[in-house]
This record gives sequence, C-alpha cells and structure tokens, in this order.
Amino acid sequence: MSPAISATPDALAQRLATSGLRSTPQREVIYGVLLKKRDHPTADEVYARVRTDMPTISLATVYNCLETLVQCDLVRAVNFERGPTRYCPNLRPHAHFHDESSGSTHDIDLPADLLEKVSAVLPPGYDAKSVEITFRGRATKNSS
Amino acid sequence: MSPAISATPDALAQRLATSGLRSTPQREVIYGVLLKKRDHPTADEVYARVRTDMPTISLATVYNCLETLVQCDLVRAVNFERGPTRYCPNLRPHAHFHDESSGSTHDIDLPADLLEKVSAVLPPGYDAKSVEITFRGRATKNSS
DNA sequence: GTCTTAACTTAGAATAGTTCTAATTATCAC
DNA sequence: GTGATAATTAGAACTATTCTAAGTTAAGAC
Repeated sequence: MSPAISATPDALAQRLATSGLRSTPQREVIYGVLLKKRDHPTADEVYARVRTDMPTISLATVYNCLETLVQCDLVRAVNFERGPTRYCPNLRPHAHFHDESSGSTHDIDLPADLLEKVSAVLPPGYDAKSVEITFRGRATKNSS
Repeated sequence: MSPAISATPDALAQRLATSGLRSTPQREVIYGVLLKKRDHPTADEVYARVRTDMPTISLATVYNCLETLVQCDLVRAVNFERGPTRYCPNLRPHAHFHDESSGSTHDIDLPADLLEKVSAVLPPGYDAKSVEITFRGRATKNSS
C-alpha cells in the first residue's frame, strides 16, 4: 500500500525530502508527538501537547504540518462521525475500533488477505486505492 | 443487523411510532426526499430539495429530522473525511465507494459472510455493534 | 558571504457545518 | 375543549478548519 519505511522520527526527514519538502522543527515535534502517544489525538490535542515543548507554535501550523504529514503518507487522517479529524501514525494496514463507552479508538491489525477479500466485493469498474474499516462497539478491558 | 423492514415511506410511521415519536409532515417529506434520490445528500442538499415542496421548513428542522431518522435506524449517517455528514436510506448491509474524481458516493452491497469474516479479526474483548467499510478510488463508467 | 527566491510559520479573520436557545405551534390524552 | 408534551422555527452561538497577508527562515546562485 505505502512503501516500507519504519515509523521513526528519522523517517520524517527522508520522506519530506523525497517530496521536495523541508524538515522543520515544527514538523519534527508534531510527528514526535504523534509517535509518542498513539491515541488518535485531534489537531487541538496535538497543539496542546506540542506547546509544552514549543510554546510559540501556532494552531495554524499544527494544521499545516498535520496535513503535510498526511500528504507524505506518514500519518493517516481518521474521520468517523462528525467531529474533529484524528491523526494516526500507524502505517501498517489496520482497522479502527471505536469504543462508544470510553470514546477511545484502538488500532486493529489486519491480515493482508482480508483486505483482498474485502476489495473482491467491488464490481468491475470500481478501482479502489484504499479501504477503511471501522468498528463501533464496546471494548471490555483493554485501553489505549 | 436491524429488523427487516422495507424502505418505504410507510415504514416511517411504524418506526417512529415504535420509538414513541410522531410522524410529522416534515419528517415524511425529508424521508421521501432521501428515498427519491439516493445520492447521499448533505443536510444542506436535503434542505434545498425539501424546500421545493415545503418552502417554510427551517434548516434546524432538517437537522433535527435527519437525526431522528438516524435514531430510528431508517437512515445511516455517513462520514468519510472532514466535510458535511451525508445521509443514506439504504438499510441493507453495504459499503461505500467514494469516487475521488467525481466526488460521488456509491453503495456496494456486501454478502453477509463477508461482514462475519471482517468481524472475525477482532481480538477477544472487542464487541462490535456495527462495521463500516469505505473504499476510496475511481469508478470508470457508472454513476449515481 | 550576500542576494534572491521560495518555503514555511504565524496571528487573526473568515468560513462551513452543526448545535443550542427560547419562543411558538401542533398534537395527543383526557 | 383543556392541559401536557412533542415538534418546529429563527436566529444566535459554537466548533473545527481554512484563508490571508505579513513576517521569518533556509537553500541555492553567484
């Protein structure tokens, strides 16, 4: 789906470079924040976390950088139901489980063959670039 | 998943009644609009269509009624990527294909066993009430 | 090294989509 | 009909996001 690359801060500079973009302190800190706590934060939550390290950053920059990371395929933007977009640095194929009682979101790894089976339901003439699978329900125990 | 019921205007009164809600002209017209043109309209688009029949309806009522229909399981609210919520009166299990070139959304019927296979990837402790599958890509030919 | 140019960040204004509030109107049970 | 409850309405308020225009930083040409 996307080229193999390990989800580390180092990957950032490489990916940006291949897209003709610069690695800036803001982009690094924001990517670091996403890697550090993978709880699918909103842009506002990222903003709050980044400000502890970089108090002068602006919210507009957070939006800009998140968008850049999404463009570089280092981060996925996640939208289930109305409400703010959430950001996820997990590059492996995975689904999302949205726990309605806690409001939290969990990554569910997907075996490669499942995505093939799912895509097989598409009639001829439909060419899918990506598939998203979202569960909604309750998780008994666990966290994230 | 939801009780068998045919997606006709008649179903509306029954469903509302069993939820202790009233069937009003506004709710009927809005549901009719959704059934008539199943192109996953936004609340604004529903508002525009409803106004040709009922020029005095307010946008707030459109939002209220759509929410009511969603609560009654007569309509699904669909959210892929930031942007307005779209509404879909298709009650059969189906996925959505979002055509990036035209911006349109197509229903893809799902065989019952596929949803089982997909749900089977959930680890113990995860109890899913619903699954949503969204494709993104290009549809060559077709419309809707 | 300095100049030029383009990329990036910033603050605040603007916009889009949705929800809230308070007042009015319609409907139902009696 | 009367009272209680539900639904609708207009407009204000709110949230999430994007836009704008100015300022800053970095990279490459010379």
